[in-house]
Amino acid sequence: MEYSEAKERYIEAWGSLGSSWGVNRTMAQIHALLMIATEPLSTEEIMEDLKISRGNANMNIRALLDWGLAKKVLKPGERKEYFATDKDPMVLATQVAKERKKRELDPIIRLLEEVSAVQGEGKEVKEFKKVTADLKGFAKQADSVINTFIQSNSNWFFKILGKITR
Amino acid sequence: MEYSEAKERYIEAWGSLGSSWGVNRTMAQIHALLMIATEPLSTEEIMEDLKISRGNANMNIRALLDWGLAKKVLKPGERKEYFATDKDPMVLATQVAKERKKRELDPIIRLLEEVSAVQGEGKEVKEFKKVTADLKGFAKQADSVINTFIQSNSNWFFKILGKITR
DNA sequence: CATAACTTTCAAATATTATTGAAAATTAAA
DNA sequence: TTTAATTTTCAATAATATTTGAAAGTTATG
Repeated sequence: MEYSEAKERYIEAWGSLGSSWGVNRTMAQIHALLMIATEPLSTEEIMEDLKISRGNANMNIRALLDWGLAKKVLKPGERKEYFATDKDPMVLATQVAKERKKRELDPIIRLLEEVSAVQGEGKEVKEFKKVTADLKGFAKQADSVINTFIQSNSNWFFKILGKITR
Repeated sequence: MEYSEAKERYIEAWGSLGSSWGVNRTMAQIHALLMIATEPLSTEEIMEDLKISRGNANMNIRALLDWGLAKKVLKPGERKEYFATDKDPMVLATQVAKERKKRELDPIIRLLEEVSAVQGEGKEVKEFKKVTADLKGFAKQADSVINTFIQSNSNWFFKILGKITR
């Protein structure tokens, strides 16, 4: 396969994968581009490569910075901003886990805390309490696992992989 | 909190959570409803409770069946179809993991297999090969973990939780 | 300060995705 | 077979999300 074709397919796939991971298509594509870049890229270069507008590029670069998935790189003597990403997949996974936990798991646990304390004695209410309490318990276990994952170094994953498959 | 308020908030939250987990809002809301139902529900009951059209209800019930997140229940002597879901959060998690693996992880691994075999010797090509190979390796490890998770019984989660937090 | 380089904003335009509802299809019972 | 209950389909519509691009904002430099 030609490099240009491979690159195109990889960026497109990463983009659609991104959508199902809570980051929008363009954001994921910019990330994909930074992953394979041999040096930091400027907004202009990103615009050109992905054929997107300045506004779009700017917005999504900000979002990547916000998610901790890209960082600003300043070249000495240059005014323009360049961007780069950490290329270790584990760092990526950790960062995504951290952000999604904050944006999704934490709020749902808080909500389940609230609604599982509902008043009443009827059959429906009892079932509701049981189900939401079970979900809350599960969500908290998931939270523990994710916290452990986030806090530990990049060998963690492979260490437990060893343990559980032994 | 009143039951009606708690129920509303829970269904709304589950719906928006769903979006970020690859299932659409209505699909997640129907699932939420089935989770707290004390008996199987008909399409009519779902339409009424969530105030959605027949077409919408039907489509999303099919999608839930397709994801393995709901099952048909036939009441003897009745023609109408009823639907129910497994209420164990672990069963839910397993099912979602299984489907998302099939829909997302498996395809991306296949793509990475292909594109990491790109031809060429330049700096860009070398970097591309390295990055995509790393991603592929990571994706395969993730695949192992998920497979173990899917195959094992519901105690698995707590067992490894014990191991890794020890 | 004035200018130019660069970044950010945001209202309007587009594109994408979800929803409706009525008609068509299916199926069970009469 | 006919009828009626039920489910499915799908084109039209509505809702949501993304993208554009030009104007406004910012900041370094002469």
